[in-house]
Amino acid sequence: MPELPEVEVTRRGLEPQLAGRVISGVAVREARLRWRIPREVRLLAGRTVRGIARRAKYLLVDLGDGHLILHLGMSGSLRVLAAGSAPGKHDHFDLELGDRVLRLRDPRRFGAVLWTAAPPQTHRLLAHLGVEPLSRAFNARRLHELTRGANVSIKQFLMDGKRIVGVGNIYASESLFRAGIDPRKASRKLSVEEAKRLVPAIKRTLLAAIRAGGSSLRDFVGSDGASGYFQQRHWVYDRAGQPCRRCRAPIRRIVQGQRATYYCPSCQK
DNA sequence: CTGGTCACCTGGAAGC
DNA sequence: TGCTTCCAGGTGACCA
Repeated sequence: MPELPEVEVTRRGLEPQLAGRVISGVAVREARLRWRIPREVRLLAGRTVRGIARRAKYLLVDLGDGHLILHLGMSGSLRVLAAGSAPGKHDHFDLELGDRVLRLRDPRRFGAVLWTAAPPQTHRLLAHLGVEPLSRAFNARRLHELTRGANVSIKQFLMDGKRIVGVGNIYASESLFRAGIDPRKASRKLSVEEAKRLVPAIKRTLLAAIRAGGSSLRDFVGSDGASGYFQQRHWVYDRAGQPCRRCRAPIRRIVQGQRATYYCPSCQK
């Protein structure tokens, strides 16, 4: 569920609530997530939360002598609740912080809770990640270089975390609509002009979603426990058969790399 | 190294 | 109403 904007909104919501607080305990109700929650995680009591960073869709909780690595997978969400709040069916993990608790809910269990004592960027899951789309390093020249020789469609290219991180299935379709580029276009054929449209389209799409508090899909719950993020209007995502908001042509749904892609056949060439 | 496919897991919606 | 099938925001593992 969560793409980069949801993870970033979660990070911004969590950090002021957790920074400076001391871990008083850990509860693991279901250790079998994407990977089994390692034993070190159960032994974190006494450490202080220094801050929370984000790399791609990973949240990195700085505990001084190491980092707790959190990933929300397809259906994960994090909330901060009062200590003692009764856990629900899919509430697998708690980080207890005195009078409050950071709780991970993840029905599909594709998420992860890991620990690393080494610099997190050297962790095997993070070491080979691509460029952050909201960074200055991600510009038209860089995108154009990256696409040279890439033998996949531009939609699949955008979703490949070894090239660009954080652009998931919703925002890949949305960004390509904004840039007026056909999602089936071969990456290697992306022109400099198209790269110059696509980079700001991606940045604007992600920033708009962050500003909106994350695109509100069903099971995303804000870190403060408030439900009901503003439902963003998508240009094309999940709008198969409905009229394009720009030209009224019916939005088309295709499958690329086993994932649904939505686009306007008239606006995107 | 690249690209294509599968796997992991649960729940909601649609179809019969 | 109840059963079956399909689909879903991610991404590592494996294969040719």
